[in-house]
Amino acid sequence: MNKVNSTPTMKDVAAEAGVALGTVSKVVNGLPVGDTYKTRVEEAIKKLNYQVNSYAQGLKLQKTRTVAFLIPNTKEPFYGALAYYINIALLKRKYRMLLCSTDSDMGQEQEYIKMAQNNKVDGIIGLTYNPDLVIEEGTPFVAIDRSMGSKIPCVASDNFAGGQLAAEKLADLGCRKVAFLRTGASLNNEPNKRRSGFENGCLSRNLPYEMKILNDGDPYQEFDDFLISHMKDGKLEFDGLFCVTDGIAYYIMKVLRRMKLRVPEDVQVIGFDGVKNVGGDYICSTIVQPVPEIAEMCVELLLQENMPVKPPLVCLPVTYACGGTTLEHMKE
Amino acid sequence: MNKVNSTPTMKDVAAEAGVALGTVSKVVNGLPVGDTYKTRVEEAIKKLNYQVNSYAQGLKLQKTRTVAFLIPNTKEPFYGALAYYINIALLKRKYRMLLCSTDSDMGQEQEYIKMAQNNKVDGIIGLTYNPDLVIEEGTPFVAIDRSMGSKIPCVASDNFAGGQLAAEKLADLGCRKVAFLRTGASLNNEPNKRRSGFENGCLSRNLPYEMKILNDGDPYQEFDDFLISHMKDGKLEFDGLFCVTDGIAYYIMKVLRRMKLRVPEDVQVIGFDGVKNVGGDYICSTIVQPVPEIAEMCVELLLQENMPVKPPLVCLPVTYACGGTTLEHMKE
DNA sequence: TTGTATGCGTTATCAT
DNA sequence: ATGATAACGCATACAA
Repeated sequence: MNKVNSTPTMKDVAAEAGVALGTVSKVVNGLPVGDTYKTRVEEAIKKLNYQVNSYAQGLKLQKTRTVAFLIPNTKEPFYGALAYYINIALLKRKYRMLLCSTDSDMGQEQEYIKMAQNNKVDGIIGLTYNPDLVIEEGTPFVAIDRSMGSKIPCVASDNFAGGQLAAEKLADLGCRKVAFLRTGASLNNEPNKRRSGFENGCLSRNLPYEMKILNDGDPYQEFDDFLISHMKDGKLEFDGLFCVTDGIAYYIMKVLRRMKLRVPEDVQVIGFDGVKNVGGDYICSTIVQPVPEIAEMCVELLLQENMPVKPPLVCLPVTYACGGTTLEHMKE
Repeated sequence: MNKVNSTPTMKDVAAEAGVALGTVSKVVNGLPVGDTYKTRVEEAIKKLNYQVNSYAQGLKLQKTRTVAFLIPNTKEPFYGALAYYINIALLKRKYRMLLCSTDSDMGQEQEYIKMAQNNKVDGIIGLTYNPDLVIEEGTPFVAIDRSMGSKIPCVASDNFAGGQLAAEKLADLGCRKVAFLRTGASLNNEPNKRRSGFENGCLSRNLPYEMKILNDGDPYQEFDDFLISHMKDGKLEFDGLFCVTDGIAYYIMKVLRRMKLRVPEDVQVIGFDGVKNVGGDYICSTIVQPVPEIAEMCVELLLQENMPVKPPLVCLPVTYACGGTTLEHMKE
């Protein structure tokens, strides 16, 4: 009796082709098999529309060709883009991707990691801002944008270079005094590198600068106060602002508008991320993170088997893009 | 000899607790077990940090607690939001989600569907604009925004009501003559409902209207020509525009700006989708699709086992949101 | 109530 | 080169 209405198994294929089970397995996996047998098996496969059951295969091989991707969400465009490019990079290597939206909730994150721990997935790529996650050795893990201990490779944009680039651009564009605006003082160290790079750039160009760094939980409104306190005779002391993210830049631009200051005529603004609005325009002039390259690098690092020692930190080059909040036409 | 450096199995737990394999299984699955045995097993589980192997379980049960989500990408905010909310809805039910970015490529889409066909996932939720996909009966499938035959439930926004709402809003806001702008005449039938609803609303309010419907592949620029041809004495004939998506609305607003027409003073614009920009603002006044509700409904429909007959089409209510491209302050 | 044994669909190790 | 068979980790029908 044929099992009716069920997906065919190797056994069915073997019966159909009149060969042994093992032979079918060999054909499927490309192992040497006699030509006549091979074609017979292939025909049976086509006829029954057979496809390997990846769960049985995973059980046997202790390999699932699946990786989990931990991300706070996919609503924000930077995260969404990352998810997309990692998905594509995995697909290219015939790996599936389990999407794990964590809402940055540590419980969720730890849960997902536990899942992977027990050979349910072959590895994890994670963007998490939680410093206390426990990742047992033996679980392939690649972190994005945040170092998670020396055992775990981290791939990130070259934040330092990005900060420096922002400073140099502002200098090139004629700024005389600038400021750096950022939130989340304690959140993680990558924005710190943006700051360091920015300072470095300002110093090398003799560009005077100030900083306003908000602590976690501080309301954005403190930026307003900061800017207002730097008004002199109806003019802002700064003619250039570097914001640690495009999101902050967007907020700042709203504040500036309320203050009747024009962007970029009165004050030029550069953000960070390279996020695009609907319509494909940049929100602001910005340091663009190389999202596709980050994705590709993560996957490569995770799946590369015979890499004796994995690099602890990989920094990928950023680029500058004009988004209409800087005065490109004046110079260069 | 204990297997070293390997994840513990039920057998290990049974040995540790000094009970039989089956007993462990029962404890894990909440079946009745003697109290002393139960605690002993639970302790062993904790001690060994045991967790069931979902691949073995899936093989045994022919259930993987995994669903595949087909979506063109997660870069566009509407898609990204959908992916996020579906992920959350599945998580709530202890289901995992396989993200399948298809780039709207039919080959990819069909590949993913084939994967599901062979009991590798328990079901599929798909947003695809491809009319020719073959989905064998027996594969639980829920479509988003596009009807795929009577056997497959489709959940969508109430596009007709949305179109009608847009017309009524424009009428309420004082418009005297309006136009409907849309692309992709042949793409699928949902935008058609937006049109029908819009017409219906205009007629019921005695609001004169015109349409400009682009064929697939036509450049957006035809919209420019359409608008320009409706200029009279430096004024646009229309004082209200309904665009089939927020993306189109965004494009149109750029065109209007070039034509020296002010939004919303000279012409009011309403889009469709409810997409938000970075910063959380709407791009334009818009008909908002209920993304979280769509996600929840898809999951519910897909996983509901004992539903005798699944509804072929579920329309979820849309809402209107002001996004600064309409003159709300004038009326109401 | 608890233990035993079988099979889910594969792969891999053997004989043949 | 090909075929039989054990094992992967689990759930369950059945025996104790």
